[in-house]
Amino acid sequence: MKSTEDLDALATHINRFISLSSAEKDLLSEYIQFSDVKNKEYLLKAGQVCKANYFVVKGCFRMYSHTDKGTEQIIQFGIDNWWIADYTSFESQQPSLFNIQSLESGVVGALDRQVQDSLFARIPKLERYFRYVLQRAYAATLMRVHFIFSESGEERYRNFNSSFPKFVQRIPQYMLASYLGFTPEFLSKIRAKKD
Amino acid sequence: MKSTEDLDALATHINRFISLSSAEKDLLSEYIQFSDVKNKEYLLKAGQVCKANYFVVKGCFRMYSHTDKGTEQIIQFGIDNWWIADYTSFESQQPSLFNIQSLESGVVGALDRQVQDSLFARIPKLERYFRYVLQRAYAATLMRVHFIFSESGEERYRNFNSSFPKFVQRIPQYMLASYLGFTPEFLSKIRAKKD
DNA sequence: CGCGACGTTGATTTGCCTCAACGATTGTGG
DNA sequence: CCACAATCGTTGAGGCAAATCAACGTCGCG
Repeated sequence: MKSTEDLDALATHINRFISLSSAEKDLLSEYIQFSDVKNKEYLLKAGQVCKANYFVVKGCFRMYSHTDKGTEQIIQFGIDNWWIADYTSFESQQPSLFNIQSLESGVVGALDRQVQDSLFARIPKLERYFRYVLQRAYAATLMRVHFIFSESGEERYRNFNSSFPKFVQRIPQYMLASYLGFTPEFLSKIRAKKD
Repeated sequence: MKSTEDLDALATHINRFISLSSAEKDLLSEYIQFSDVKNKEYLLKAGQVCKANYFVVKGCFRMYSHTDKGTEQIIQFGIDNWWIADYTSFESQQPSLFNIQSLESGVVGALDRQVQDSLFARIPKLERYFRYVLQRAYAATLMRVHFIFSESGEERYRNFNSSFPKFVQRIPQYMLASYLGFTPEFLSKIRAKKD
């Protein structure tokens, strides 16, 4: 049965931080809905409420917003073993400013806001797991701010490229340019220099 | 006794997210060390391990790094009712890349990494409190990335200024410029236009 | 008082954007 | 299986936002 594999992937990730018994793993499965996601499908659209926190079992997602001038700005990517959500909207259940879109066919596990609290009531140590997950995401985003301000566009591209060479091949260049904070034309010119 | 007030400030903040009994509050006080902090004092210096997570009872702090060119880059401010730490170093107990420095005389409560786990063992619902705190910090930092990329330097300054007018008066201009990602000269020129 | 930290102002330079035109590739319907 | 349109990447010319560099004014403080 397929969803067993998906649950295993999540349980494996959780076990990197806390230890989950197999009884707890069974319990967990009652609260997480796994589903296939097609390429270009949306988990969240701007204006909607972010109803769930999504664990990416397999696939690649982008969270993006629209600037005043109407262009798309990628705020965050989410790939295998990442959680992705607009936590502002998720927590307050107010409309989101962001879109979350699939860039490949994949699989996600959805933890619905509605049932999150009762899941935590049943398995309290998951609070610790999510604390770790959020702590790491927060720290990583602060590091990103550091690099945005301390490096030139070209340096950011080269460093990102050598840090995540396989990921770079998964996404179109114009999305990488958006994530790194410059235009696709500029990225093209960097690559033309030397690669 | 002074430290009672400090503990009250922390307990009040915690009670905005979860409810803490007075017995738990007493217990908490055994794990948090409050202390006065002088202007320009460091809670963390680059190269050191971040030994504690700090709750700012009163005061203003900056977390900053050094760019390759040796200039200081402010990554984050922390004021009253914020937690501040380099969570990467705090969690791994490896040397930090960041400095955390006081910008006013103030008071912080330190939750030492050494005792954090036993505190959570005694008061498990604090895991939830910190999950909320980190979730909000993470969401706020992603919003910051959105603004960095979607607005010009001048727009960022004007929006920040009208969102946090009192905070702007607390810090020197060159630090605000660093936080917003441009030079002090540029900030000076914006202000000269119209204010 | 004199020094150092902070802010201002102007001249010049530059990193990156904008706009426009043009390949290359992919997918889709006839 | 081809025609055609999208979509994506490339290239070049010109322009602008913000950096750099340097000089100077001002204030607070030892």
